[in-house]
Amino acid sequence: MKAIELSRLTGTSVHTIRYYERLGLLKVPRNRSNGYHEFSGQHAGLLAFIRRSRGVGLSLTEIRSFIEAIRNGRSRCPKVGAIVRSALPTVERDIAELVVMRNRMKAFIRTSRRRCHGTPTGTDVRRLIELLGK
Amino acid sequence: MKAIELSRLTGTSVHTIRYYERLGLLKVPRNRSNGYHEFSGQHAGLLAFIRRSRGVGLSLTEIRSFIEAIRNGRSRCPKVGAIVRSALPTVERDIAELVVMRNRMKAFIRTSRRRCHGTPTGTDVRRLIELLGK
DNA sequence: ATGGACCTTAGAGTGGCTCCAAGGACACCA
DNA sequence: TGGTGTCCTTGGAGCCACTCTAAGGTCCAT
Repeated sequence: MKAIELSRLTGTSVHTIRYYERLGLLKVPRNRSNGYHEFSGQHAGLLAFIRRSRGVGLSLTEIRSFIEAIRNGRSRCPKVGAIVRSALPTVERDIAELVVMRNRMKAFIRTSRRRCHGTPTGTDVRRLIELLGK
Repeated sequence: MKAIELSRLTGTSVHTIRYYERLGLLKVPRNRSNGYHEFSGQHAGLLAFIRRSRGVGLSLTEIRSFIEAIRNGRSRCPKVGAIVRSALPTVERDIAELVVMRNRMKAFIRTSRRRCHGTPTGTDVRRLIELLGK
């Protein structure tokens, strides 16, 4: 599989894939004749892992420490557990905050539609700031 | 109110507050004699608005366009509505993804505790990658 | 009047992408 | 065989949103 195929498969840009490779997160064999990368299903899995870990706020450095651990056959239990455990409250908070915000955004959209079609001089921005600014 | 008080009140670092001021998001009067900023409750509200808007993925440029609109007495209804509406699907997707991840992280923590206290040679990282890597 | 916590500025550094230029590879069509 | 177009490579620059540092000034309690 080449870069663009992996990109399409995982929804990650080729740029980002190459960036991860530069950082040593992805180690990819090359085609001898043309130097092209040859990605495998394993790489797709690892990339998905990276993206999901990023999604819950882990840093690339933390993620790399995981990946290096398995590459070295070590599976340093305490560190991994600690990192995941420490990331969890942030995720919980993010979810709660996002749910509140989603509801407010929906409410804003509902009422703004009404106003826009009714009185053209709505005070939308002010309402938005009021709604989101606590 | 001075910077550090606003910082504590809103949970935003003094650095970030100053950064927003540099960008023109916050306009703050100064004490004539010593040049110190004098933040008000209004600023706290605006700062909360900025942080929440950032939290749902709006860019500082978009946020600034809102703030400038109200400063100019304009409340450009279509632009505001469009931005909020376009941000909503992302928020929905983020929530869904985070909920899935939270459950997986919890599952990982539960089983990793068991293993660590039982067999000391657990393959934690590998399990984590398997769990998160789809 | 001294220490420490605060303030100011300009500017540099960081993380995580994101993009660009310049050149090479390959597949297909004529 | 050449042309067109999409892909590949590298190194490096650019961008966003912070985040921090340096060097100096202010305020206030002991």
